[in-house]
Amino acid sequence: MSRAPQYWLMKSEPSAFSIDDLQCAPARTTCWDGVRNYQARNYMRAMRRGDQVLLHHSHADPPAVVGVAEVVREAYPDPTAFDRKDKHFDPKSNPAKPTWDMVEIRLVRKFAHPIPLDLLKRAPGLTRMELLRRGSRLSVQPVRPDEWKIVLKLAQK
DNA sequence: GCCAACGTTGGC
DNA sequence: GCCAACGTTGGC
Repeated sequence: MSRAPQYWLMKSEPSAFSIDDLQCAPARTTCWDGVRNYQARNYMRAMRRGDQVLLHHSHADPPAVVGVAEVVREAYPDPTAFDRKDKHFDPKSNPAKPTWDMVEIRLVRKFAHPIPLDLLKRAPGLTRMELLRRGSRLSVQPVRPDEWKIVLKLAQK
């Protein structure tokens, strides 16, 4: 018996990787490499197949939640940590005992209308949302079920 | 482009 | 173990 799906949010800068890139990817699937923050990594390790993920565009105009993806592969070592040429190369990470993991996600749907950050800020019930916390920079974060429901409802308008 | 908030690093 | 310096994130 598998547990109920959990909810998450992942950020990307669309100039680096956008929801359109995901839509064009083979099987609309991508590995989420390059995360180099311990808390974000730990959240990825807690993800299970079937968990649902909000996709957020940061450094965008406007910053917005743009769609939904689904976890299709659970955490495994991120090879870019060992690639000297990679922007996220980590010389301290040991391939025999990898520090950094990634997951694979598949696009579920792209919202017809992205939900801009300022709309989220004004929505009742989202004040505790990690994304909206002042100074929050976590690129992978949990979303509460009630928050998930509210956000998806906003996407329908 | 600015800058506040945050995480990490390293000297002590 | 403290904390200043530094690099990064991300809204504005």
